[in-house]
Amino acid sequence: MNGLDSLRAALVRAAVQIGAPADIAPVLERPRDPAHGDWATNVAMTLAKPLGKKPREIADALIAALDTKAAGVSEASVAGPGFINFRLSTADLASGIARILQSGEQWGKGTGGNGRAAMVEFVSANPTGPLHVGHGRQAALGDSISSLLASQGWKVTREFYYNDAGVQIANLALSVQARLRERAGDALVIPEGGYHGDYIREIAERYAAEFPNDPRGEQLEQVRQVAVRELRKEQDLDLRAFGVQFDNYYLESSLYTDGLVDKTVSGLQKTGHTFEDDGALFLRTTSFGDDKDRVMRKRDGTFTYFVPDVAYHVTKFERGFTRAINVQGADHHGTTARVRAGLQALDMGVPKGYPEYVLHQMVTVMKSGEEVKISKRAGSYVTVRDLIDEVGRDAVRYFFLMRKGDSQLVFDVDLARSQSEENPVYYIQMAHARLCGIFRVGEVDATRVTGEGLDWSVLDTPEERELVKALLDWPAFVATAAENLEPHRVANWLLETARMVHTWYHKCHVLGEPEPIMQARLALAKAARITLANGLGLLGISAPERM
RNA sequence: GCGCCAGUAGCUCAGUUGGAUAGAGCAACAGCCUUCUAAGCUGUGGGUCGGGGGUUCGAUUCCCUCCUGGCGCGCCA
Repeated sequence: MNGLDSLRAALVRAAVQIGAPADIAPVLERPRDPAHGDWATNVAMTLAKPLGKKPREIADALIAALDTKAAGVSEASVAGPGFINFRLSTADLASGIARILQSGEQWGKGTGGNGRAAMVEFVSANPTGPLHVGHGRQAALGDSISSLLASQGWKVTREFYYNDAGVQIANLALSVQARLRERAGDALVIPEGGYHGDYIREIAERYAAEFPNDPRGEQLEQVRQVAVRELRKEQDLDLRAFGVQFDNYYLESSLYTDGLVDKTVSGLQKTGHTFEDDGALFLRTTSFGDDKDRVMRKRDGTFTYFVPDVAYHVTKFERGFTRAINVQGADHHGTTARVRAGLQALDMGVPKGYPEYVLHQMVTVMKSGEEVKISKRAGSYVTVRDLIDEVGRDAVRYFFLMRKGDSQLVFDVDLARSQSEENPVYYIQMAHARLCGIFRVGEVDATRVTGEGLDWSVLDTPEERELVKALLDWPAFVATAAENLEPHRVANWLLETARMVHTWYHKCHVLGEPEPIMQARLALAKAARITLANGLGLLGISAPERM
């Protein structure tokens, strides 16, 4: 039982004494304003109606009935409309640091996932070009969401779905063929819906070098294979540069070769939710919340992308993933209802909200005050690798994660590359490096700072109390971020906590202070360093020891 | 027309799931380096939380409605 639980229990006992029902669960929260104490509860206000008394009267009665010693608080007072504010002694508050030091890299981990399997699918770019900034946002989000879930005890698989079948791949092959023909002396004719970028020309060069006997790319299937292979290689390099590792790549083409597409269609026909109209096969997705019925098999006999999509998600369910989370651009949001509808129509026990979607809005890249246009087809291009080369992996990660996915993101290249106070990622890393510097300069072996036998009451400056509270809140904070699949919460938390660290660093000197103070502050410094490092780790950002 | 998302300080955005006087960074102004990193710290000013209703002890947060912007609404993926 930690301190908060005993406070809550004591509060319930007091409430029952004054006539409240025993099943209340008082909400305790950190007041925004430190002058309001270390914890606060609104329980008196929620009891006003059932008890028929004024909130402040109830609060007074509660405090009178409260066993403050058992609750672990040094002071309780009524404030505002009926809040009860609690204050802890500095020693009680700061002794929590020992838990951080004991936990180390485990600090912030939770057990809510309970070892169940979750899949996070992200990036899933068509192999028709390099990864652009939108994929970058997905890569950062997906990787961090995976880490968040893993931190809460989920067994996470990161998967990349490879759309290596379909019309766009055919266009890719034709585009490379067009460049090959240009190269062989023909006029350049890029097909309708084809790709214009320079990378197409590079692939043509490689093909020509590899197959000198086919200079015009007549062997279209062979051209396709080379193009997909080369682009996969490029995308792998992009991902490696970004530090993202997938556990599995799932090929769309395998859904056809393994017969899963046909199986899905016959399964849907069997459950009776399909119908034919005008030579095409439809799924009655409107029965499952979609706003119109969807074509499964076109009049020309081929399937729409929606069918392999459903087949793919069937495999996720059958592979035993309790949760499937898809990270995608908001332009795909139209597909969410129909994939879910397809799974429901199969009537195989898939939960209604399966899969879950994390959709993110567009990214605009600003440079020198101007928007850099992204257009794959037109060939002007901002790739993930461009960004990483220009501003570094850590900054790219942070910038993609610092905004809520629902917000459009402006990526300011000049800000991201500036190594100054304006740049949040350097600010946070600097806080970490400074804490390391204390141990380095003081020649203190950090492994020997265990938090045992210290006088915690010396950490009683306002800066120290606030920092300690923030650090102790970290596990609850990670749990919330994981629950909401929102890494930006971690990014913002780190920025705020880094600010507290910098303030504390200036206000509270460590080395050369009297022994009890120095030892307690070393423990605090180490606890802050651990927490910052763990937080940066969840975002995939390095925690440098010096800068 | 319908659906999803957004609208908070001059700019870019948070807001701990309905709490107390709505926050941060940048930009502006004024200060701080013989002591652990000035890539830093301290202070000042800045608001009709898009508008209007409603729900209640209490709303930036929940509901309704309107306005503005983005995305989607294909037998493309």
